[in-house]
Amino acid sequence: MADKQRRKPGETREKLMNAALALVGKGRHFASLGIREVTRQAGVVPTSFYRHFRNMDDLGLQLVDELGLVLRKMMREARANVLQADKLIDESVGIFIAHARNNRSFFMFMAQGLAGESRAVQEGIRSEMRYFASELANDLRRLKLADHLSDADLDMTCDLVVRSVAFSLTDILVISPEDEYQEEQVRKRTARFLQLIFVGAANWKSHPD
Amino acid sequence: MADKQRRKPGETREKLMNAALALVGKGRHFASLGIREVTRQAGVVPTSFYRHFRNMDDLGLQLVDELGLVLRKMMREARANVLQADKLIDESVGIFIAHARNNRSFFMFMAQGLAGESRAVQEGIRSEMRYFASELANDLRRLKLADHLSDADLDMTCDLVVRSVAFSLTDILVISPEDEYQEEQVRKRTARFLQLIFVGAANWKSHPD
DNA sequence: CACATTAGTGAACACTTGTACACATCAGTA
DNA sequence: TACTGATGTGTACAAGTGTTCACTAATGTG
Repeated sequence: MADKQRRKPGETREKLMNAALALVGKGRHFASLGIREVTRQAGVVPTSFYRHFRNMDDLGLQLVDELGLVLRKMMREARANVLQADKLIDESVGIFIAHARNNRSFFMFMAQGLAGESRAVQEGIRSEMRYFASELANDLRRLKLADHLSDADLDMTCDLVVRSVAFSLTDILVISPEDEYQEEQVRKRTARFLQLIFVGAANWKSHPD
Repeated sequence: MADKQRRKPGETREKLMNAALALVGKGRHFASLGIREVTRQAGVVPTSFYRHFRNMDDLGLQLVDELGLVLRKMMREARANVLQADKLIDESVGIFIAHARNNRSFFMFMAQGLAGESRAVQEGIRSEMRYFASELANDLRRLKLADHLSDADLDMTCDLVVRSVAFSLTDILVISPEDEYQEEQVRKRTARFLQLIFVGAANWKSHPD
């Protein structure tokens, strides 16, 4: 019988999650993946799937958790690299796009999941986005960049920022990963969106007409 | 044999498209639908499918075309009802949400398709959004509401507006259709997003800091 | 070391899937 | 009226599906 030693605990589990991501990265939609297909891609017998997941939705949920880690890592990097306020937007967008490029499948999964089949996955991703927006609000508060805004207005602004960046995912993910020119276009456009939003925030309620 | 008379030309075609939409409306993802499933829902024998579509992607493309009609109808209604500039945002968002409610399945299909499996459907929906944004820019130009903006900046603003509204789809479509309170919340939040964007546009390049 | 638990395997099941084929019935046209 | 093409139906089949079962090797704990 083919060697059965599980070298590390949770190795197969990881193989299955990576297999699902790989298929998503190849253009498949997560909702259309089947258990057999994923196990085949992972090089594992179909039965093994059930040792780690109850069904595909369950696997999706666990992918959302890992997605959370990726996002937090991205946030940490942004906090470490964005030192001057005037470069804040360009730097952040740059970091975001770099991560989207390096974790293409993950971000594809995220974009798919927002309107996906599983309500739980949907809610998980929305929750990640809310968390991200609230952390962004905290940062801006800490940097004293939005003192004139009420908490609610700052939250709204950050919500809109996160949504706009998230929507840019659909821009990045349709262009080929090597097409640096198009990537640069998306980068510029996303940055201008954020500038527009921040100009709005800066003048919010002060010159609302 | 069951009666075979096709009462109207293209009746089965319509039945199949409606069946796919109905399944999407029930929470299924378009990418996970199969030919047999759709024909079953339509009350039609599987073979009939091939008389009208080459495969599910083809059906999706034709749905995008119909989606275009829905969007244009919405745009017409907005143009007819939005008479005063100061009510522009609230009225438009209201009309959008009303249409999203009345064509729930269609808009679900749209939200799904943005990160869907078929590149062609994806491009079709993005194209509809671009058209929508450019029409919005024309309207604003005509109403002299954005004279201080360059064409490029106005286009960017409208692009961001359309994206923000489109993203609100994911908010509307997760709440139950009867939950009027939550719907009102989404309505308010979307309107505030747009206000923020327009404040940004109004101050764009005039007081950018 | 003995033993319970975990994580792997292969065979089998009942069912669904996409697609092909031959055939039937309608609508329109020459 | 006879023909033609479009649209509908039923049957068939090979391939793929999710899931269960009994079995086995490795791991960690007493």
